[in-house]
Amino acid sequence: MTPSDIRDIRRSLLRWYAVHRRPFPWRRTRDPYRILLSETMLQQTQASRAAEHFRRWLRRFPTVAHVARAPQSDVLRAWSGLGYNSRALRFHALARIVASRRPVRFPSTPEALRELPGVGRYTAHAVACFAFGAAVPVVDVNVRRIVSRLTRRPDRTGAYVPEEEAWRIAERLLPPRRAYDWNQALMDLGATVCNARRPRCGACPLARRCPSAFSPRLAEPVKRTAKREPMWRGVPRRLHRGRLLTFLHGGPASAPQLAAGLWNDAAQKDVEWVEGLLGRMCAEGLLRKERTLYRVA
DNA sequence: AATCCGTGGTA
DNA sequence: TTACCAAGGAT
Repeated sequence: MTPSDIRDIRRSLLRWYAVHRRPFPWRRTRDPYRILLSETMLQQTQASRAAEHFRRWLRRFPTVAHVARAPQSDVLRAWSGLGYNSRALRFHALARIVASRRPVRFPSTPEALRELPGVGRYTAHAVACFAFGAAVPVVDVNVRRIVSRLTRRPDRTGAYVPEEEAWRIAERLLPPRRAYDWNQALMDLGATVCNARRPRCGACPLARRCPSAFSPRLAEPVKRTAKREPMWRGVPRRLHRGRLLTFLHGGPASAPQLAAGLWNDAAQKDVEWVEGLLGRMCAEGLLRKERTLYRVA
């Protein structure tokens, strides 16, 4: 891509964004707590669903101090419905770290943010940009897909460019003075136009500069995993874990009680399997065991 | 480096 | 119905 290509791409996408941007609540604040909360909720979660929880969460925990002084079980309960519960654990730990600083202040650089639990490369850059105005690129799956299609020949394989290369390309494309809007625009484009399954190249402001536009090659999803996830009685293990946590939000219970809640005809084999699950959830810090009773940690 | 972690929507 | 997908991070 020539400098002229890059200028045109920047202009085209920012113009598109001004018209098509989605009105999310986290786009109306620069408060680091709220930005970090939204980015945590958005990890592997569709924005529309995260938005529903975002408002409710802020009524329950208006500031980082509210999260920090709440018991972990309350934080987990407030998280229910979002999935990937370890995110709630890490966010709680993060809140306690930040709230114990004097003065209470969030780190503002990607390097410092990465030190926090649950904050990886993506989230660190996102918070640095969206809360603190840093001119840094952000690479999530949307951005990676877009830069892959934008820089790859259409006749090549449908695989995305490697992670590291995606960051380099994103860095090159980033307009330093419009970093916030640019990064938000890329993710909006990836979610609503340049999506994984059925890209709408006809509606894309970058189609003119995109070697993959209207190509059936990159229009297909990339790597698919051959491996099936572990099941028990026809249901994925994670779903059982989710149900167990939901049960336990109602109060402590024993393994046989919980197994009976999962299956009316629970056998000894099932109870043993549930024990194994509960043990692992204890090890992860989700649950605590007292004698025979399990409870939300 | 491959695998694990929830849930709801969609084709 | 099945399989895939969605603003990742930790191990």
